Formats: sequence, structure tokens, C-alpha cells
Amino acid sequence: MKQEGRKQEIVNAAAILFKEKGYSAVTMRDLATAMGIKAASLYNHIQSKQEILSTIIIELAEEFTHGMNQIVDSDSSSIQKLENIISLHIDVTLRNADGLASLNNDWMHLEEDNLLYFEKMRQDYEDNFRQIVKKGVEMNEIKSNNIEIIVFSTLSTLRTLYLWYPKQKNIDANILKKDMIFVLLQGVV
Amino acid sequence: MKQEGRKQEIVNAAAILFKEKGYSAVTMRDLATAMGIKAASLYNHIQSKQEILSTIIIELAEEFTHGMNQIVDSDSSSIQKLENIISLHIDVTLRNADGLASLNNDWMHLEEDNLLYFEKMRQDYEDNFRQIVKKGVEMNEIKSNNIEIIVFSTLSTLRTLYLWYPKQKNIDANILKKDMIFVLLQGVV
DNA sequence: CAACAAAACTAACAATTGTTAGTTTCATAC
DNA sequence: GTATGAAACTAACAATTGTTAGTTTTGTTG
Repeated sequence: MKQEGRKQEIVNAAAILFKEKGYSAVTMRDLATAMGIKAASLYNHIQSKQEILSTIIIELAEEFTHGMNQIVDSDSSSIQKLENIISLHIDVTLRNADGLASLNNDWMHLEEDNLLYFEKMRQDYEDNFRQIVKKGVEMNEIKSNNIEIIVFSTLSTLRTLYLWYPKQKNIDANILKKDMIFVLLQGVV
Repeated sequence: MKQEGRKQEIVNAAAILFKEKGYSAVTMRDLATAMGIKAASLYNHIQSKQEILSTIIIELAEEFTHGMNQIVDSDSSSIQKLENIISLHIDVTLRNADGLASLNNDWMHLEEDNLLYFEKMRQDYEDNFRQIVKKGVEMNEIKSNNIEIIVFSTLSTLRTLYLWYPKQKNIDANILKKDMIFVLLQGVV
């Protein structure tokens, strides 16, 4: 709790600011002010502004990747897998809604290595998603004319959860999951 | 065609750059390079960087507001109105996908007056949307447990169209409308 | 060709950016 | 009470930012 404490505090504060104005518009002085210290003092805990961004994004992306891999490897039905994906998104969103803003809007400001790493994870994630839907259609679990639109509209909604969820007060995670599954899969099943 | 020609070219080029890196990360020198001129030369045609952003966003927001007002004032059924909203989003997206990136991601960088104006338009738009769904539920046209989730998930998908549509090749607007209406309303009706 | 306006240019500005170097503060351990 | 390490500070840097002023180029019109 104290080990990585100060760095994590900075990263958390940064995530909030990045969510409000975006990575590029937030200065190290803004961040320092939010932390109640001077800009130079931040560098006792972090290496660079870029490191803050990559810490936020890569950690989250790996969380999604790991969750998706578990779902893919399971032998659930396609519908069950889609439900688990929805559940995964809700879990991650409730745990770190601020960070998801950076993942969604500021990933392009990652530098070379992390950018490539992130883009690969995102591509794989989408491919896995698409494969699950495709399999579901083949197995007659999912009825659909247009797989691409299903994938796109579902992912759009899940990715935007981070904006919507904080505006709902005291919403229970399990009720939210049930409702989201109902709305997103009703037109599909 | 020539009057506002050069300014519109700049605005269009800016919209593409803003889409790629966001408003704050695009410099006037970036924009000038994209136009094949020097940064200072831009100011023969525009007043400020901020003016470019507000031109892009306010124009689009008014387009949505106008379209929504027409739909609200019509005496169509609730379902018909939802279909018209979907159609509106697709029309605007096909016409100006680049600008929609700024509207979605950089509206918070508008300054005071335009910011308030934009926020009001967005709020009204959402309220109108919500009212239409609510009315549909009351009239038993729409079956739903959770109006908020319907509004949120539908709007999320429509707002993200600008990212998805350019990746589909040669997609016909009318086919897209039909498919989107099918996917978005199937679970609702 | 002369005149004129549109649109480009060069040069520079004041402010802000991320970051570094070197120093001071302060609590804890010996 | 002195030593240690973490974490703050002051001061400054080189680069980049949006923008302005003043000048030159370009193309069209009489």
C-alpha cells in the first residue's frame, strides 16, 4: 500500500485530468497542482509524462486481453461467451473508469513500442470478439444478417460505458450486467 | 465556391488532423504543412486555432439539432422517429466523418460561449431522444425494462459510427441504414 | 502594363512546455 | 544526535506553442 503508493496516486490523479481534457492538454504543472506539489517534484516518482500514459493504458489493455483469453479458452456457448465479455467490460469499467478514458481517446499518443503493443492487443481483442459472434451464427445460436454491425455496435456501447456509468448513481454491478446483457443481446438471439 | 473556399479547405484539413491526434496535439505548423504553406499564412484565412475548432463543431451540432427538431415536430410513431434519428446520424456521418471526431472528442476545448452553446445543444438532443423512447414505452410501441440503457447504448453506437464507417468499403447508405435500424431496434421492439 | 487584392512569405514575440540539476525539508533508525 | 532516504523545493534550460507585423509573390482586371 505504501510501496508503489505515491506513483499510483500520481497515475490516478493523471487519469482524472486526462479524462477531462485529454493527454496533450494536461501539463505536468496541472498534474502537480492537482497533487498539491510542484511539477519538478513529480519526477521523484515517475520518469516522464509518457510513462504515466503508458502505465494507465497498457495495464488496462492487458486486463482486457487476459479476460478475453480466458473467455476464448472456455468451452461455454457463444451466447455465454458474449455475456462474459459484457461482464468483463463492466468489471473493468467499475474498477477504473478514469483510466478507460485514456485507453479510448489517448492511445495514439503512446510512443512506438507501446503503441504497437497496444494496437496488437486491440486488434486481437476485436478479432476474438468477431470470431465468437461468427461461431455463434454458424451454430445457430445467433441470428444475424450483419456480423460486422453487431460487433461494432456492441463494442461501441461497451467502450462508452466509462462515460455513462459514473452518471448513474449507486447502480449495482450485477443489475447493470443483467440489464446490459438483456439490451445488447436481445436483438441478437 | 471560391469565397469561403480557402478557409473551408483549412477547416477540412484540420478536421482530419484533429481526428488523428486530437485538437491539442495538432499545431498550427502541422496544419500548415498539411496545407503546403507556412503557419503564418493560415492567418490570412482564419482568425485563430480556436475558430477552426468551433467552426467544425458548432456547424455539426446545429445540423444534429435541426434534424432532431424536425423529427420531434413530426407526427410519426415513436419507432418511426427512432428510425429517422438513426438515418440522421448516418447522413451526417457520411457527409463529415472527420468533423465528428472533433465533436465527439474535442468539444471540451471550445471556449466559454461556444462551450455553453454546445453543451446545451447536446443536452437538448439527449433529452429529446430520451423523451421519444419514453413515449414509445408508454404507447407500448417499445418494450423495455431500462430506458436509460437503451438511450445510452443506441447513442453510443451512433456516435461511434464515424470511426467504423470509413473502414467499411463502398457501403451503400441505404443498406447501412436498413441494417443499423435492424440491429439497433430489434432488441427494442 | 498598371493596379489591386488575395495569399503566400520571413522574422520574430511572449508564453508555455517537459524536464534536469542541485538543494532543502523531514521523519525514522541507529 | 547524527545519518539516511524519501520527497519536496527553487531555478533554470531548450524547444515548441499560437500569433503578429511587415513584406513579397501571384494572378486577374481595367
